Amino acid sequence: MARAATTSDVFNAIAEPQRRDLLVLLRAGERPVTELARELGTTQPGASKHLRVLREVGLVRDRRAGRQRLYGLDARGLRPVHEWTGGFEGFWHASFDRLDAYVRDLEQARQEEQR
Amino acid sequence: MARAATTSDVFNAIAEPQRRDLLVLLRAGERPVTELARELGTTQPGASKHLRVLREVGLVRDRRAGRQRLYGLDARGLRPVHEWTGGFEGFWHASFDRLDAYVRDLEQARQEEQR
DNA sequence: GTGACCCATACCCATATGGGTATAGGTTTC
DNA sequence: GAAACCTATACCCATATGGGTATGGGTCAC
Repeated sequence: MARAATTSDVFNAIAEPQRRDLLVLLRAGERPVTELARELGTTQPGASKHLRVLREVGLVRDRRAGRQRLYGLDARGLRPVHEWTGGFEGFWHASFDRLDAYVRDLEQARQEEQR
Repeated sequence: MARAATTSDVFNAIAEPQRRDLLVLLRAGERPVTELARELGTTQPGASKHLRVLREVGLVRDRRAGRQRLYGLDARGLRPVHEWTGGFEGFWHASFDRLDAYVRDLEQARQEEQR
């Protein structure tokens, strides 16, 4: 068991820098694989494999166009990630020292609850 | 080469479900390792290793307290993730069909630019 | 000091991963 | 139909990963 949740997990899909780069590139519109590979500075099979992961989690869609295949962005899957991290927003808005005090207060309250 | 950017990468740190769970648990305040392991339903060494990853990317801090070690949240590192995904917000707000048209327009404009 | 307790690390294992090369399928062009 | 082109997949390899058990260091209670 090398990694519990492997495929079909958006968090895992965007953990890989090249895949993030692909998503950014696709913000500008649909692109064929070869072009993406060139912009990424990698090989065509390399790009294809990353695109496959992105496709499997639904972050990109592909469309046949003649002898090339155009990949397009479908960023809806990023929304849960945005929302999950947003759940911590209150914790980075406060200065860390204040945050630390806040956390200690919570902890103390929690412990008193248990008594 | 199993994974290009391994450690010291927040995206990778939160790719693992148990680590995300740890962060959520720590929102309620500092906790000792054993308690975290119990709540996670895993072993103590398992929790320790995940906490180490989180510590290395700066998402948690640890503090010795007697014979136990309290881990606390430092969510500031999640901000870049939130902002990165936020860069795609315009793409999930539109309906996908509209988005598709939008992307095609962009693509067309880009190609015309190149002429 | 001895025992109980908490935790990090050392190993070991099975597997997933990313990268590269070779190749086969499908499409267009001539 | 042959050649050129684009892309996906099949392999192979080195390595990172997560999980588990064993263990050692540090601390507290007595």
